[in-house]
Amino acid sequence: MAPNSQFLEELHTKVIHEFSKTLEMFALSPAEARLFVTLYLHGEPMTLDEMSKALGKSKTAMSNGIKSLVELNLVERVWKKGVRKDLYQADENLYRKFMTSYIQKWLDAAQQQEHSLKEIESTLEQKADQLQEPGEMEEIEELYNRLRDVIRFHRLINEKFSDMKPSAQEASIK
Amino acid sequence: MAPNSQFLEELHTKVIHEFSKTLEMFALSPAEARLFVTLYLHGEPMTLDEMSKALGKSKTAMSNGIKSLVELNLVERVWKKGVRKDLYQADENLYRKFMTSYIQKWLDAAQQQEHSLKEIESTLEQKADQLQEPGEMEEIEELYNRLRDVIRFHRLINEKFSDMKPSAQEASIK
DNA sequence: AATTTTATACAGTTTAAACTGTACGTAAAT
DNA sequence: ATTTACGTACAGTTTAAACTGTATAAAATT
Repeated sequence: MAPNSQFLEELHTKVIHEFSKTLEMFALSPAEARLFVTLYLHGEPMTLDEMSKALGKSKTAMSNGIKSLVELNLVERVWKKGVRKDLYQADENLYRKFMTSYIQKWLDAAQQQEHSLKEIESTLEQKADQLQEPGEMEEIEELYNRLRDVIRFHRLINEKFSDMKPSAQEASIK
Repeated sequence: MAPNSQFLEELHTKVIHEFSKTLEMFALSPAEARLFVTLYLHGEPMTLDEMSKALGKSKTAMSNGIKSLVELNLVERVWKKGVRKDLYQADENLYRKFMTSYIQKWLDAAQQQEHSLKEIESTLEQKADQLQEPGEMEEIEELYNRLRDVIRFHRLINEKFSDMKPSAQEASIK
């Protein structure tokens, strides 16, 4: 090993450590984050065995991790002439990839939950239309009001994250 | 129990279930999220024992959960004349509270990590200035370029989330 | 066709988080 | 001053996630 390799490797490890923290905030698990950063820093496509060696984890763990990252569309499987093993490469465009998929995740979730809550709301409305015990009505009213605020909360989240889409921004700039 | 209480309680549970999913996306644990929603739906301040009963979890679990929520500034301890037990109340202003603290969390983290990465960068620059083995230089260059991209990524995140601050928005509207 | 190499499914293990019940210190009530 | 009630620290338990090693199926090489 070259005299400065150890020094360089330490820096490498530090970068992986720090950058991973940020990627974990995009809802990646620590293991997924480290795997992505390893791949990203390496630049060239890597095989499962190389990743396994680089991170000191089992090949199975790499296989699982890569599967997740590919599903998240953050890593791509590439083909190289004469290479038998599967090769994977991290997407170069960090910002666009992470922001886009993250915002989409928020929008999907918020819309789904807003829908579920609206269903509950209409159930509640039906119930309120029927004749109710005197005491019951207040409770229904109470929950109904809260529900409306919660639904409003989801709508606001939706608007906010819609505005954040990089596509929307760049479309207006270009 | 009144004839329709069961029905109402079921709806209650459903709302807790759905709304909690959204709050989990704000980096609350499932338990913290359910606790907050319970408190929020109840409206009135609650004691640890009431929460414990409402969620069917131990009082200790409530104590821990509340501690987190208070630290996150999502729940407030209130005082009521003649009541001996501690009372806690969920903040009414869902959107502002959650968005503000969430964005702040992002900004703090991104800035912290950007700082760490810049330190690594300058270490690397110093190293590059020293005479290097012929092969080493490329590797250093390689890592250096990646590092710059990663730092740029953090800067972009920072800008994006700064723009999202509700305070910035509303200040310009009002 | 037989052999070797590869990725992954699966079962078992390790590790970390959430939760419980008891015990204790503090504060209110008697 | 004594008793009762309250919140939480702590230790132990349960539960879920991450990880490993082996086994298997598929694909490439010979």
